[in-house]
Amino acid sequence: MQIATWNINSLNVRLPQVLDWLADNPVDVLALQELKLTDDKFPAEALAQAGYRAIWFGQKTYNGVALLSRIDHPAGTEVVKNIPGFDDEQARVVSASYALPGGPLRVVGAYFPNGQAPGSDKFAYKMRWLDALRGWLRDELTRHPQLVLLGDFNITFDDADVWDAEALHETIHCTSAEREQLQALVGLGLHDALRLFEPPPKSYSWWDYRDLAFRRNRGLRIDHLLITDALKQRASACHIDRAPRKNERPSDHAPVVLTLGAPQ
DNA sequence: ATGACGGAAGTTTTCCGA
Repeated sequence: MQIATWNINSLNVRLPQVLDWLADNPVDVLALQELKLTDDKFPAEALAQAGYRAIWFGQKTYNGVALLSRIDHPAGTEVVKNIPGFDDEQARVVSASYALPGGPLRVVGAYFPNGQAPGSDKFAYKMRWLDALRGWLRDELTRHPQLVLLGDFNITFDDADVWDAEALHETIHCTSAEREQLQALVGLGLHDALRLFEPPPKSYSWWDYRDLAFRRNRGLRIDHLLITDALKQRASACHIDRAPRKNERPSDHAPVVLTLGAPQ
């Protein structure tokens, strides 16, 4: 059983890469971020032919999220779009429950706000959004013992997630305020799946398109899977797949993949 | 200090991302 997340920076552009990647990596559930398309343009047909169902929540130009699941599993249920009680024009969260081998799995796929710069209006929105997400998740966690929150968090856990921590000290994705928010999510009873498996140093999930950043491994780890205790018990591996970043016209993000075994 | 790269909108230039 594998669950993955990937910010694909335009599904219009990246659909062939998503299909190629799924052919090589037939994960059970894949959360996508930055669709950058309206719902009527979502390529449900092409994904179905590749063996995947989808639940999508898009908008024009920006944002947009989806959950893909293999067609041999029952479709997702209890679908929720965005954060209940938090009025938001931006399509950033899609959640669903999947009846999978190993028991019911609640999947919350999210594209966290970028935040632009500390002190900006967008930063304030990011903080409000994070407050709302945490409040809602606290409630979700009481109902769903097997829950994964995954996506593009746009936050580094600490300096180990940053290629040049000195230069990027207290800049966006690296501020104390953002990291405290991320720790507050962990404090709800979640675990950073990648760090359960002692990833190699300089494990990043995003690299700037500029300055040959990928080739130089100048990146950030901002794409995460946070899992509950029950899922931690089942987790057997987690890795960042850098291969798609080597494609022609790649996304700036790499997929992160979690492997789960059967419950004890 | 700035822009660098890439996508979208859409029309020549701007906004946004991270």
